Amino acid sequence: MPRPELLEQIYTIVDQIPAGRVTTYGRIAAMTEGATARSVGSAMRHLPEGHTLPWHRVIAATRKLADHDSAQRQHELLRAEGVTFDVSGKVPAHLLWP
DNA sequence: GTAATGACTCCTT
DNA sequence: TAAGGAGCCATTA
Repeated sequence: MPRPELLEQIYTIVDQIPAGRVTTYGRIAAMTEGATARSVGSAMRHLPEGHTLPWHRVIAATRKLADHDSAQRQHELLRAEGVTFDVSGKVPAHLLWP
């Protein structure tokens, strides 16, 4: 579990991802001070109950979904928002949030 | 203080 | 383009 300051920064950034767009763990980590991609992943795993964060818009740098328990649900949520996936299961580059 | 772990990333084949 | 392996960094035991 990342430090509280990092969690706060990570949550703030994730909350700013527009619907229908996605970003990567590394991008988020780069926007914080001290966090790494793995730290961001850890933060997503420990999301507080009742949160309203669009955690499903966070994917791996390969533009595929990271391998975790909720990946299937994440895929459904993204498709519901209009995010498309190519034949190899990757999100189109133009959907990446800067 | 040391070692292990993880919703990752980058650099080679 | 894809697959494999080393590297990273914060957290935990």
